[in-house]
Amino acid sequence: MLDDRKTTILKKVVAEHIETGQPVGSSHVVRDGAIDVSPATVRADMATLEREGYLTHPHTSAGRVPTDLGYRFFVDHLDETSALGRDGERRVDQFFAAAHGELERMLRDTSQLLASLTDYAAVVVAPTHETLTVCSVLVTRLAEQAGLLLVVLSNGAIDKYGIELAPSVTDAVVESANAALREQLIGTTVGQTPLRLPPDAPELAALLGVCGQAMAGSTMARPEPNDVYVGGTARMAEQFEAVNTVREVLSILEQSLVVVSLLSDALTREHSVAIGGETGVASLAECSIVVAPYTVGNEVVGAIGVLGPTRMNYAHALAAVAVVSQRLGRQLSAG
Amino acid sequence: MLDDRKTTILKKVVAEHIETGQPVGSSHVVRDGAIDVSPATVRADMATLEREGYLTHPHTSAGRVPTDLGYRFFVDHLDETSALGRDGERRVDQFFAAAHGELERMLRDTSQLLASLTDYAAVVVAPTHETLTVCSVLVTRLAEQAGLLLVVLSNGAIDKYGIELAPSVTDAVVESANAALREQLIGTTVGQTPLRLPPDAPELAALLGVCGQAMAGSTMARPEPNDVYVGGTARMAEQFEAVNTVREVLSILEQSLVVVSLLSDALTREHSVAIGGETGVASLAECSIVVAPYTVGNEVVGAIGVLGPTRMNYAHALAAVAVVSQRLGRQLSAG
DNA sequence: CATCGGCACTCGGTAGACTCGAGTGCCAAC
DNA sequence: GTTGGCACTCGAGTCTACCGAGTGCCGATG
Repeated sequence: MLDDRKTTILKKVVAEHIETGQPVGSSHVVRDGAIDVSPATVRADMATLEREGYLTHPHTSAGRVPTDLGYRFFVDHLDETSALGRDGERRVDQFFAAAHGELERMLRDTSQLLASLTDYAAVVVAPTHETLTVCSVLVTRLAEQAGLLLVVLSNGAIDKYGIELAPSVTDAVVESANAALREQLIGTTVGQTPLRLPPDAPELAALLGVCGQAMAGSTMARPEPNDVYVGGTARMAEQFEAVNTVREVLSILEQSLVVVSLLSDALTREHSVAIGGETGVASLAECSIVVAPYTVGNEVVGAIGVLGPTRMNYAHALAAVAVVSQRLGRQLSAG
Repeated sequence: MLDDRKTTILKKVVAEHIETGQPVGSSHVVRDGAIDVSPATVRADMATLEREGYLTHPHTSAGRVPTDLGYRFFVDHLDETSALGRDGERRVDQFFAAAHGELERMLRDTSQLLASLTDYAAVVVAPTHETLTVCSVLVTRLAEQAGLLLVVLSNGAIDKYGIELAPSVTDAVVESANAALREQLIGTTVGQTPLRLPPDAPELAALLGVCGQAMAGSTMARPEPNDVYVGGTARMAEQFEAVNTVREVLSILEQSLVVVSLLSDALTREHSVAIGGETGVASLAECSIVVAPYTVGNEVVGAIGVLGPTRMNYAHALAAVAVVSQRLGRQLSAG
């Protein structure tokens, strides 16, 4: 529906506005000679583009600024492929080469890496457990009536569940529960196997029941707030002139649940980019989100993303997110 | 050295500047009749206070603004005791009444509570382990040559250490290591007991050695970055007009190690308040930190704190930090 | 001798007037 | 369809003047 020249003009306006942050006028579009028409013609086209909803006017006699729809068009028609650059590639390589065992730490550092690659805030959602197998299980007594159930997964993650111990539960019962859990769960995929309860030992059966409930209940409540790692929030401070915007964005980033749902919403879109209003959160009207899932063995287990202003460098962010998510997946598969 | 009236004037200047953020003039000080002298006299006194280093001048013909020393005097001579208020007390009560088992979650929520009580950023440093006993130990294999060592502590916290498994380590060896660790460590205070290595089983001894090293090494490296919980960072956005200040402060808050050392530095001071330059971090020249330790059984195990602008409400922050730290300690003792 | 009223002076902030420049939209001409 | 020309708009910057909240100093006073 947009002819060739209008497309070029629109792209140019968006690109330049991303670069400068200023409204773009007709003469700027024409300046570098890529389009061989006069400013007047460009003006006419820009008026059309505005009527179609791709551009706006802050006020008469200012240049044009892209709308969410304009950015959307721009992103859907990006031609530059991978723009991460020599230096960025190397940093990602080094990072994952040096990455050591501990999962939480690695995910946290990954969010920092992504933030420093893109200069925006970065989010890493920890891998879900569906495809992981149980390496080890442990029930232990903390206090008179309080216990802790630990499930160690094959990627080194640990699920922990606080449980209540009935007064009748002796240490011997805890010990047999451990044996039973080990026998029944180790090697299985998490959350798949319902626990068999021994008919002849009521205390043991009760304890196992509590454990089973704890695990099931918590799987419902996923994702846990501590499964999200946000890095580079400080960078948001410079991206917006209005203090209030900064405050609102930061406060969104503090709410893990919102962040997770943002990412998973965005994952369902083509191109994995949510622009301004597309995020579905009013406070993020001036922000865009770029996400990518990461996989272990062809299975999507988590997502990483970048949160920046709508006028962000999409090509670069997409490249960074793509590279990091791919490497992260590989790393997790290898571990 | 400061006579009575100068003291009153200084306090009044600081209090008013905290409230309004504006430089305070001589007539403001006199306005409410608490000091029965003329503005001219106040001016003379303020000039003295300036010579002594308690106040400054943004420029001639502006009112006075407190220096770090002025704030210091103000804080050291606070007369209002506890200013948390009915409502705040109730919220703290409710919070700790509703607090449930899981440690990490509770600490994270505590930082949010403190932030919302004070309207500044809040920091909670997780309890150290010195006084805790080991409830359970577990070594498990994750992959061919990777394992995980878990130590469950009496407060529900979990220490985890990634370890390397030599190719010679069979599952049977892992099993005996588990038995040995359980036997030797359960019930002991963490980090106190050196592991006895069996002379007759070289593989087992080697594995136990690796475990011992992991635990010792990590105790050195304490505090771990994930032992710090920062809440309410969004609130910092409004506290400073200069974007750059906001950026710098946020970036400090992202560096867990710096945050921890800030808190422990501040803990050594009287009154547990570090003002501006006293923090020792250049980027925090316009910030103050209010901290309080929390204890379990008369032993200091951690600290909580609040980070705000130098012109923060010290009375309120001190009260909030005191109340929350006390309740947190009690909660941890009870669990 | 501390306190006070008076006075000259300083300086930031606000408001108004003016200009400049980068834009636009429209129109008539090619 | 494209273009150059033209009138118009509006934000941003500059300059000016002025106001008001301050200060510092000085001489007077109890």
